[in-house]
Parts: sequence; structure tokens; C-alpha cells
Amino acid sequence: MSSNTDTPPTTANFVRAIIEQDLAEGKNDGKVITRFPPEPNGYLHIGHAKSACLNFGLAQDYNGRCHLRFDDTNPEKEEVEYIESIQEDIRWLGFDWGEHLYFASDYFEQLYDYAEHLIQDGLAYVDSLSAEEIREYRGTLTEPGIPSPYRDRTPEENLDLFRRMRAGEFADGSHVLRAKIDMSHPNINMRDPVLYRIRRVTHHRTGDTWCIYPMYDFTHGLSDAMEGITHSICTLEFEAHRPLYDWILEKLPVPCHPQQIEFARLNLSYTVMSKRKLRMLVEEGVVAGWDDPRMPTLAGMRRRGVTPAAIRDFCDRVGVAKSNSLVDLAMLEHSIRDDLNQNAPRRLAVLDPLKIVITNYPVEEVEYVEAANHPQDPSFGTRQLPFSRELYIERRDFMEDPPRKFHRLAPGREVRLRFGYFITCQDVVKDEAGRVVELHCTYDPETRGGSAPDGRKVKGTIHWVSAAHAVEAEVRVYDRLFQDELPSGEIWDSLNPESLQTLYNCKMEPSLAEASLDEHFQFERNGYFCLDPDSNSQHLILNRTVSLRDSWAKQAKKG
RNA sequence: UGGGGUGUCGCCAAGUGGUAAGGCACAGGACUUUGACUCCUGCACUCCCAGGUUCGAAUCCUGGCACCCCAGCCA
Repeated sequence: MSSNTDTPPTTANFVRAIIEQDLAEGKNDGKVITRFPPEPNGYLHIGHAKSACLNFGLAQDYNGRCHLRFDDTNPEKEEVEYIESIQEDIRWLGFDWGEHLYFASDYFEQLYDYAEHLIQDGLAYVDSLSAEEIREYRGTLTEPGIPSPYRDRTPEENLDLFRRMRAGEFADGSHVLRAKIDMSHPNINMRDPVLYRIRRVTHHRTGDTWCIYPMYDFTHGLSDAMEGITHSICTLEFEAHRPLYDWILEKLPVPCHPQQIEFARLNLSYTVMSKRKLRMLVEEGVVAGWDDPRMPTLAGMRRRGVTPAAIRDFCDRVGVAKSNSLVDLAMLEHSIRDDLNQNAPRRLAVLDPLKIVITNYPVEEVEYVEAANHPQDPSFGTRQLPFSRELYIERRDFMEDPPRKFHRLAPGREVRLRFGYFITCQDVVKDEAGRVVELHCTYDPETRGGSAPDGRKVKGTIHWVSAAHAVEAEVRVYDRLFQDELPSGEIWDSLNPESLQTLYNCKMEPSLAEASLDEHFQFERNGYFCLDPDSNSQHLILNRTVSLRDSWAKQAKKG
């Protein structure tokens, strides 16, 4: 039997093709050094997982290494809370950056020196236009920009101004450092992009050491070069920034010139992936937090019961390319089921209980039946399940007036109780409102274990829990957060009102009382579940990770 | 009527001139003490469109069309 240690087949993709080509040509001394560069301004989500799997996966496969580098150049949006959660999530995903943990903020001094270098070479200048003026001078997509009146300051003047910017002599926003490239460049990113801004904000790592902070475009390539990155892989929206990335590295005396490669970010149907929108969901209280099990964050998915192996498998199946795409949620669910099917021990649990009384079973008797913990893998062992006169079965496993193809319990019908006995429904007890409240059944003592000595067959097998031994639990059943495949515009309008359904009276087999947080279970015929951190010994709470595939539900729907 | 990208099955995605991989989904069937799993079978004479080159084109050329990204002192 295969296990989660299997390495899924890795599909070919254009990034690998580039790397293999480079290797064949002997570039970079045959080394592959990548980096995963999150900005610590939110929690990691499944889209980041795709990038992490790509970068760390490449490093693993080509005997290189992958650095974890925090791109923390904007203290206004970044917090230490995120730095911790990001590291926890990457480790949980199964990746190891070894000694290679870096912060762009650790490079601030070197970055500053590089900036002075640019100034001395006449390739950068201090501009004293306001933000609005800079925007006006930049031109538009179809019209060229015009040079700032400060564009021709001498290197000496610029150096003096820039040093005074650093020294804190100027107010926020009064000056910026800009690259001197070409104000009429067809690529707007090359129209003298801003390199440094003055911002009196305490940085989460450098405190108040700096009042000027470098911009992404200036920082990223230089950080890559200083770390000896060979392949700097980022998402498509940075494609138009590549000329600037290269310009900076060409103009400065850097140790190497990494190659920037862009790929399409992951989009998943029925959810949103932007950190801004996810933060809104958290801040508006739509979800309980970054780790709400409905969130596509790694923290949320972990709490939901999704395993790292499932996420890695999913990222592998999705592939890496350059076309914008919207991946079907069903693909993720498949990876989750595939992993859990192999690795989750089975349990019996009734989510919507209907009591049944086995009228010909002795009143005080309790016996134990043996149940396999995994139908295909004997190494999971077996457990003993208490069986008695009063049991709970799933309400939907009984129909008073069933359609032809329904092969579960109905008046006069015989079914098998999994690992137990054949039972036949004799009577239906209802309350005043006509609702079925209890079933009276008889059992065949000859069918212990689930098979009849006379060879007769039953069409259905249903799960059950002994009423007297059942452990009560709350079960949280999750569904997609949005009802639109591609939530856009006012995302609040497409929220799925049924994304969380809480069931309070669920009946679990006794062994679940000892479940621990790192375990995953399959509740037979129901789905995969795990304990929620809110759970305690007084009050069991379980999360449904994902349902089982249900071809009956599909057929019933068709009618 | 600026620049940069992308268009191959419902959704992903290989393919780089030699006659359309694979996965998900879906539809049949087998098996089954989970209507689960597993296993079979089916699912693009066609690759955004139109011309052209070639013995031969998804792959090359020309011209269209559609969609995405860029006008933060965000990343």
C-alpha cells in the first residue's frame, strides 16, 4: 500500500525547463538557490503554499537550497505576529530553510550604500515633488511623462540631500529618492521609479533606527543578489517590473545577477485569495479569525484537518504555468480525500441520531464486536465496539416510504449494522407531530459480525453507535465560504450563508473521547474529521474536513 | 491608436514541425460488511479565429480577436 511518504510524480513545467537548461549550460556553477519571500502582513494561504512548494521543491529536487526571506520594507503594514505564523506554517507544510532565514530589513545598511552608489553614478536623484505631483508628472499609459524640475540636481547635491533624509532632517513625504532612467519609457515602471521614501514609523525589527525605507523594486533584486539566489521566482504581476529588476542589478556592483521568472498565482474557485480580502473577512467578523476552518489560510486548513501532504499533492497536481487560471475546489478536495483515505483510521459516529430499540435483544446485555480500523490496511489493527439493545443510527439512513433504489432501513427491510448484526425494522414510533422519533427493530443473533450463515444478503450496511456508551459531541460542518465560483466586486454579497453548520447532538463511539488534536479520522459513510482546538474533555468538538464522495446523494438529487 | 503577458476537453495541464500525455470533474460497468476505496471503459479528427509556408503545423509566418497585468512615496 502506498503511503504519504510517496513522492507524487512531479509534472514538467516551464520553470523546471529553464533550470534544467541552465544546469546543462553550466550556469551558476550548477547551483540552484531559490527563495520564498513573504511580506509579513498577513497569514499564509494556499496560494503561498503553491509558491513555497515550487521554491522549496525546486531546491530539494536540484540539490540546492531555498531561503526564507521576509520582505519587510513597509513597517506600516507589517507585524511580528505574522513573522511567527509564517514560519510555523512553512514548517508545518514540511519545508526547512535550515540556517537560511533572512530579513530584507537586515540589509537596510547595505541597501543604503547601494543607493549612494547609484547617486554618485548619477543614476538616482532626490526628488522634492509631492506624491500627487509625481503622479501627474509620470504621464499615463499612452502619454509619456515629463521630467521633474529636480531631476538634474548634481550627485553632490543629491548625496547631501539623501544623507539628510536619512538623518531625519525632512518631513515625511517631502522628498524621495528616484532612479534616473527615462521619463518617456513605454513601461511606466521605468519612468524614474521611487527607490526610497521618508516614513517615521517604528519598524518591527529595526525600531526607530531608520526613517527612510527602501521600496520593493530596489530591495528585492539586491537582496536576491546578496544571498546568491540563482532563480528568483515570483508571480505574473511582477513581469512588468523585470526590466527594473535587471536595471538595478546591472548598474550596481553586485555579487551575481539572479534570473527573475514569473508564474501564474493560484486562484481557487469559491474562495478569495487576496490578503486584503482575507483580512477584511477577519476584521469584519465574517469568520472567527485567520485560522477559521473555512479560510483558505494554512492555519485555517490545518484547523480544518487538511494535512500538509494533501496540500503538497494538490500544488503538484495544479502545475506551474503562465496562464491565469481558476482551479476547481474539487481538485483540492480530491487531494485531501486521497491522503486521508490512506492515513485516517475509521470510526463510527452518528451526526443526526435516530434511536432504535432492538426488541429481541436482552435488556441489560452489552457485548463487544470487533471493528477494523482500516478496511484495506490491516496494520491499523482493530478495536472493540460496545453493542447493546438501544442504538443510534443516522436519521437519513431510514425512510418510511423509500424510493426503489434506496437500500437502507425502511419498514420491513433488513440491513446490516456495520461490524454488528442484521436488523429488520418492525415498527416506527412517531410523536404527535408525526415525526419519527424511534424505530423498533429485531436482530438475527446468527448474523453476528455482519454475515448470515444461510448466505442471505442485505443491500445496505449502515453505521451505528450504542446509545448507552455514546460520547456526545458538537460537530462543525463546513462548506465553501462563497457561493460564487469567482467572488468579485462586493464579495460580501456572495457569502455562502451555510458555510458553517453546527450539529450539537452527535453520538460518537467511545474511543473518540480520547482523540487528540493531531489525529484525523474517517467517520464511516460521513467523511473525514478532526478535533477542534476549542474542544475539551467536557465538551468534544469536531470539525468536518471534507465529506466522503457520495454517489447516492448525487443520484437522489437527480431523482 | 503605450508596454508586458496569456489563449490546447467543463476545470487544471503536457506538447517546442511528424500526425493531441496526464490529473480533476463527468458518464457507464465490476467489486464491496463504508452507496467509500479500488478496478475497468468512455470522454478534443482537434489545439482562439482567418490566411500562408510545408509531404506534413497546436507547434513556423502574416493578420485579426479575446482575456490578464502596469499610471502606490504597497508588495
